[in-house]
Amino acid sequence: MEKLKKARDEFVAQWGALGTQWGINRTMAQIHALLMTAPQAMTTDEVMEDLEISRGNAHSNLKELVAWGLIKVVVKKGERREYFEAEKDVWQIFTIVARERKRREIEPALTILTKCAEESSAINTPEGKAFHDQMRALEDFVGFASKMSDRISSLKYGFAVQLATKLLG
Amino acid sequence: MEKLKKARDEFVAQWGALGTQWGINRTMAQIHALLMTAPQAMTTDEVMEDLEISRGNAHSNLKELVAWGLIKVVVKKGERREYFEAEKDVWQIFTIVARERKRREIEPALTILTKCAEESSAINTPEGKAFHDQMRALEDFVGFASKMSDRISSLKYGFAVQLATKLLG
DNA sequence: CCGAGTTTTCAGTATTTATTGAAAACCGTG
DNA sequence: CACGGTTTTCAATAAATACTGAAAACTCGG
Repeated sequence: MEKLKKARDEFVAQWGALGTQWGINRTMAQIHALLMTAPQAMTTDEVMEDLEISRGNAHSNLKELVAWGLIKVVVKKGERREYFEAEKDVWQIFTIVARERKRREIEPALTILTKCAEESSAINTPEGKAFHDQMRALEDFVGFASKMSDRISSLKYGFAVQLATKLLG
Repeated sequence: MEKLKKARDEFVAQWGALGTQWGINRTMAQIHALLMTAPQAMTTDEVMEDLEISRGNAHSNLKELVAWGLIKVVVKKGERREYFEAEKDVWQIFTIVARERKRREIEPALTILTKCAEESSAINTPEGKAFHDQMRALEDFVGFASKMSDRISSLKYGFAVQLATKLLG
């Protein structure tokens, strides 16, 4: 049925557009969308053809997705080329993205804040104290967020929903 | 004391670098860092001078930060020019960023997913059903995340910490 | 309604990031 | 170890994004 192809193309295109908002590149988001909705694992050539992109582009974004852990390489018996297959479980996807964002966004921030708090601890002017306090407040909060992120990610989906329901109720 | 200026410059520079990781532009992150650690509200000219950037750049990023709600315009009696002042409370900053990200990232995703789920609901092939199910699973999860984001943002900081402590303990 | 002070706009430019395409490296098999 | 199939690299190019600087628009006291 052609309707499916159209719906899927729409999803891929829109998800790609969304990706740019998210700060990840369009192609990577498109490939992810494509593979998340693929009935079987796909080869690089199939991805290239489907999205009408170059080999280099397909290659680097597939590898990037593998690095994130959002897709996996699968090898088929008697076949030389690699197939790629996406993680489809939404909770898994969420925890992968959460972990990666923590690594890229939260941890570097914490490093900076700790350093700035440390370096300003001995400044004795009122303004120095205010700066130090602000750094400390930010450091505490970001550290807290970091721990929370870990804890939530390590929950089983069912338990997370239960917990959330309590909060939402 | 010069030590403070150095520490603050470092913070501004590093926070700016971090901003690019976050998908917001360097200047906007720098201005935010500068104002978060400013003893008093600052004018456009002070920001320009401090960061060595053009008026246009300072202007547009200040306005963007105002649009986010991360800084406010303050007018002083008998003064014509505008001063800018950052929200300094970390929980406030967090809720503002969470709200904005929800608006920019979660809501558009939900719109797309709802549309794709709807459009694929009547496809009767096994593959069509699989696609539809995947869209529904994503839609449910993103909708759930959206609600959670609202609830958490609406909590008072103390209560959020309490709740989190239960989770962490 | 004039003019000094201030904010806003925006065309041109610079910088950063993404993509192509072809060559090089790799790899298992005969 | 040569060959066809495949993956990987990367210099060149294109596209997207950010920044400048100067002109235009706005604002308010006189």
